[in-house]
Amino acid sequence: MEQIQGTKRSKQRERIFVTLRRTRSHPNAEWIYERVRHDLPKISLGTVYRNLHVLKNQGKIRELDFGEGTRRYDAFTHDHYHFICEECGTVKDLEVPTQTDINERVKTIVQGVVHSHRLDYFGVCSDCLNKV
Amino acid sequence: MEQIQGTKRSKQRERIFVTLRRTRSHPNAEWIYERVRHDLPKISLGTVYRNLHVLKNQGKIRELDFGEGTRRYDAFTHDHYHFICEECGTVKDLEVPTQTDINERVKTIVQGVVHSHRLDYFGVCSDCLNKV
DNA sequence: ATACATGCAAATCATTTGCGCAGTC
DNA sequence: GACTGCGCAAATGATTTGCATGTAT
Repeated sequence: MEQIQGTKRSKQRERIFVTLRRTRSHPNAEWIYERVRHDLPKISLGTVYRNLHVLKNQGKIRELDFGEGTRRYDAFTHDHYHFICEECGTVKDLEVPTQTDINERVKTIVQGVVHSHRLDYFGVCSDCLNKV
Repeated sequence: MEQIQGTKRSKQRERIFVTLRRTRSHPNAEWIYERVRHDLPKISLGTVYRNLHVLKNQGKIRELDFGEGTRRYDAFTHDHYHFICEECGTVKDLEVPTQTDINERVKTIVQGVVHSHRLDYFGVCSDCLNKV
């Protein structure tokens, strides 16, 4: 049961990961911090950030940045796209089949290797539409 | 010759816009600041940031965020996608025909309005491939 | 004249980091 | 025991903002 790259287990990291798994809200570090604090009152925000990096490097979570000034995190299980509401900032997962062939399409233009792509949709969600 | 929304002309803003127009490098505020400083030595970084916001709100430039911790700017003339090299961070414009119909595809899922989408490709550029 | 823009410096805010101690293997 | 992770607090770095003054209309 060797572990990846000298990484040791820790309660903090596990709670952070589980917390992220259990939400669909793509939260930021602060939100996760407040959440995990219920179980581990002494945890620090720095630890949250450090572990988010570790989890990201392990490929267990994804870091999202929509240019709001704060980064969001996502415990994804499979590739998917996002829809961002321009009114309320909510991020929704889109269960659209992702097209891997879309990478091939630009390979010739780029003249390099294309690993992945990211597709974000912007608009106004149904909740915000109904508010008006 | 009324101007949009009580915005007055300024040398600083014009230089910033022209500078951005003349590069394909998707620079950040700091880079623009250093560049514009050649012509306007007394300009301040704060002014650069303020004007980038103005230009963005006027729809003349676009703000990009690839989660590097700094925002990049792009004086786009038409919609296009981006390729980001994971090695050197270079951003390249992709002259691929953008698919507007791609918005329609998710409209039913989102149950809201879809204004636009953004498609970023990640990989390794030809320069970095050759370096190895 | 009046509103908008600037330069400067200080403030803010998210994120990172150094350090001495604690937990895991 | 050696190494990794933690909490705390201080540091960093990008971006924002208050203010007195300058500029465009």
